Amino acid sequence: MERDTKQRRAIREVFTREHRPLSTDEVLASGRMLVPSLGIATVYRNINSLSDEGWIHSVELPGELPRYERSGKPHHHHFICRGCGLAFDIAACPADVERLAPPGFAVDAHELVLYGHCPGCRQA
Amino acid sequence: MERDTKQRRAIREVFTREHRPLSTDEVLASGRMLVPSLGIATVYRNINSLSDEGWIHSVELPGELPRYERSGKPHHHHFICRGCGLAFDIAACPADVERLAPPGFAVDAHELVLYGHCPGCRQA
DNA sequence: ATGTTAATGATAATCGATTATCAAGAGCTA
DNA sequence: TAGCTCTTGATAATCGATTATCATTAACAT
Repeated sequence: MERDTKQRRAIREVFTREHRPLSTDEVLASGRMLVPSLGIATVYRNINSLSDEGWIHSVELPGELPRYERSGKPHHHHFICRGCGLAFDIAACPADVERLAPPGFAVDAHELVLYGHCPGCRQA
Repeated sequence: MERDTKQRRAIREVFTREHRPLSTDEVLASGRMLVPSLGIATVYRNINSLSDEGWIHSVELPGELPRYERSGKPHHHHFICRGCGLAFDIAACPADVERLAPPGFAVDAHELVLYGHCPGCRQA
């Protein structure tokens, strides 16, 4: 991946616009708004190379396929809407999470996932 | 699934003994301690029927294959050991998790996953 | 104890996600 | 702008997990 193609620019643009983890399908759909001919293989190829470069990284949520988001964001968590299935960023973080583990367990990281309905799906 | 076979009894025994979410491979390995001839197809079949009956249910953890645990436990979370890969139950739960979502988001459930090293893997 | 038939175990088939292939198209350098 | 070659897009191949198949085994009702 050395050349600056319009497909690659479109995919970067999609990740820059949306501040939440995106599935490969979401990247394909949004990318096609910018480059209609975009193919799924190109999405996978560029997601892989952008991950290798560290420009994006994968976000794993329970029971879901990997999503991807821009690297470098401050620590945050995610909300999954049961209506539309989208994942949203949550800036807040519960305090003292490490203390929840029983004695003898060494905690070095944590993930919190909230489930419910996003503003758009609540009224619908 | 109507008959009380020794394979099915062994699988139930495994879930009764281990108070943590078990992968299909863990059920197979532990089940073979009780019934050496146990096959992976039987593990899948019985996990499916025990799930249908509600006796166990699946536990999804980020980026992992489904695990299964006894139904009816009180609300709890999980710890994944980076050393041995096992999942452990965590009884505690952070307070006021619902308030972490921004205004407009309705939270109806949450999952917390802690990562680190279990007592056995810390000293090893 | 015997017969019926559901359950098992080995493994082939399937399924969905991701990767590889390759001809055609398009950056980039001179 | 000519040409080299990397990238793309369509799709075939792959891969790991799970399910289906089917001959054999073993519950369990009589």
